[in-house]
Amino acid sequence: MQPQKNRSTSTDSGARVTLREVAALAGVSVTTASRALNDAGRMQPETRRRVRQAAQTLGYRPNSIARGLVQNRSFTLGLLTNDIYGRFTLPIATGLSRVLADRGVSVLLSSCHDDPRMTRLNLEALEEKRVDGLVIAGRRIDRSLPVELPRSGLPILHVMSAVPEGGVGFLPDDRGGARLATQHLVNLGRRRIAHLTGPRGFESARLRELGWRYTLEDNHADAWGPALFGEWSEQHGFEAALQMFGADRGQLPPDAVFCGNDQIARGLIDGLTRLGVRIPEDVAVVGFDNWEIFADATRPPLTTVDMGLVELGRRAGLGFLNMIEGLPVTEGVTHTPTELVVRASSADT
Amino acid sequence: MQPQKNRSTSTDSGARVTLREVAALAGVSVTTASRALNDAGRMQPETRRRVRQAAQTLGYRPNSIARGLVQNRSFTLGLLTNDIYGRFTLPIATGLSRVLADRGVSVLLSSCHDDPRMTRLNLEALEEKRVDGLVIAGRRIDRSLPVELPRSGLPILHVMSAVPEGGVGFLPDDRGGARLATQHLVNLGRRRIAHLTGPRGFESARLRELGWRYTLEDNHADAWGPALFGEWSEQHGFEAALQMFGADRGQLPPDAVFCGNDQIARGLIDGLTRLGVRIPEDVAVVGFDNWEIFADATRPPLTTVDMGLVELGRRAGLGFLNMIEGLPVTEGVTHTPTELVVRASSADT
DNA sequence: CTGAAAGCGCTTACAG
DNA sequence: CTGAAAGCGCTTACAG
Repeated sequence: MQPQKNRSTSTDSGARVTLREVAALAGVSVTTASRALNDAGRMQPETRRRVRQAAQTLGYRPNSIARGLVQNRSFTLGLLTNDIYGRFTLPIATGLSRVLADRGVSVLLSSCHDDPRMTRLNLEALEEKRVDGLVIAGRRIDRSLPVELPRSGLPILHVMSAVPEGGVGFLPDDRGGARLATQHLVNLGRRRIAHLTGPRGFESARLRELGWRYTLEDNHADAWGPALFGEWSEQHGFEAALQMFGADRGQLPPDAVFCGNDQIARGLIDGLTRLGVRIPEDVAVVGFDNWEIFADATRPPLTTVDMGLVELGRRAGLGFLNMIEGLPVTEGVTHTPTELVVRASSADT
Repeated sequence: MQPQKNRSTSTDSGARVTLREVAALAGVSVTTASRALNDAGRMQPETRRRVRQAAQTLGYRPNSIARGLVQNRSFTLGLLTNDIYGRFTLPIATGLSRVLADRGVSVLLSSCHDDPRMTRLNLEALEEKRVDGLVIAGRRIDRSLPVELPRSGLPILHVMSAVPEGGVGFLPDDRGGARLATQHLVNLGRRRIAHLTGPRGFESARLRELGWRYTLEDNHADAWGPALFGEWSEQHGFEAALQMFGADRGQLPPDAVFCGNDQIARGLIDGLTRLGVRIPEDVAVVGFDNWEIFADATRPPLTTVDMGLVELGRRAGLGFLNMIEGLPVTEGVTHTPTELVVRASSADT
């Protein structure tokens, strides 16, 4: 008779069913219905069962807005980012969601493009939505977003960006990642390990350089020259290939290069290939980022350090949950682990 | 005396100020205060001014949760996506935000990774949050996400994914983009224009091929052979270079190649360069996507079609606003315009 | 033009 | 163990 009514059981057209209707069907008060569904208080198991059953039958879905009003929460986390391409932010958001979803918390995405006006607008919107907390996500660990932080008391986490004095933040362990990469090359028996990376002005470049240098020291190995800082670009890698292998430099060329990111590694590999240098036989190459679009496209595929951004997001999510529950949370910066992904560019030869 | 009180004027610590306090300070009722701030009803300008002033003074920020409860809205749009890297989704989200921000609507990001269980969980969370609408964003235009759509009445928009019967969706104009690219090459005087693209199973590959073919027909020009379908990979482009230029094929090689995406174009250019073919002198190359990480890295930089995803997001956002206001909205698929970005790989020679 | 009152859908002391 | 009542912070008919 009403064809639009007998749709799927889980989706009913028209007005939403309320707790009051569930209570009516179960023959209890709204109070009891609420408690039954929230596992709160003592209660006859049978009553609880009946309420659950009623909710199920009606396809009840609690209105988190109403709940939010009384609990003064929105079950929502604001993610403010200036990462336009989402290269860093999306994996982090994935990690966040993964721990927050079970707790009913969703992520409000706010992308501010480094525009102060837009940032302020976005922040106001997040405030009006009464987000339960804020994650500020950047693209580099030594810069902060142009944000005037909102009222105190709101949990705020910084990821992939500078962490202000007294704040709490999560950053990938750049130095540790560089150590993994370098140690891997040492273990392969390489003895002339060069480092080719981004601008010295980037803290992550400096940290990776430190990891490389210290690991060599730990192994009583010499570095192949000083690190070559430059652009985070293929071009930089490409030109470095010529520089390292092209002319006669009166010194043996490196037998391994640890690159500060995958783009540089890609350029290097292209340059080496053009020079007829074999990878990994003559030179092993390791990158940083595990950006698959690059790591899989190089010939041979690229060994590289994965920053573990999903895991970083998970940690941040757990930190957030602790903060909103008033549990202690590690102040300052927490460095989350990186992982070496071994591919053919550093195969054992 | 209370150093923590005299912080910035826009941020006050502690409990939020409510409309009631604003009303009190302005010496009006809550009703009037509400109307004053919402520009609703007739009102003595002076009263309105006073209320505004009071709100300003107190740093009042309306609680959108309370408002949502009475208006049965959340001022929130759910963005459900299976695009893990966010390559398509992030620009779309940017476009969405750009039109929605002014209307106080924020975007709830829900990334479901093609996992039906996760998708259902995410969808439930969005339902409980009472999103005002849903944007379902995919990675390819001929597939739909594994979603069981929620209750009718909720505005739903499909972008970058299959649009179900009777639904409303926004897709980039693949065919139009291919036409732009091909016409550009024709206008440059190229007469042997090849097409190198992704798998035939992808509708976007088929549409781009059509755009190429029809444009040649319109110009009474012959195609250089049939389109070469293959992977969406650099590898495919690289190998095609050898195929087209390597062996003696008893036919002139193409003087232009329109590639189905930037990765293929990148591979092709690498292959051609290795063969000593000059770009653009011997062959002009055009890509598709305007993925800058590729388009700027090729030597020379790549002319390519930009899908206009930010604009697509804007259109979808406007469609959503119309839907929630009960205004008419174009049913079926709307194709949004693409744009040719000319760089050196197709420079006039 | 302005205000008192009801109500949105929940949760949560407070009684019984 | 269960329920009646108050209240979260707004908006919105309805009166004046």
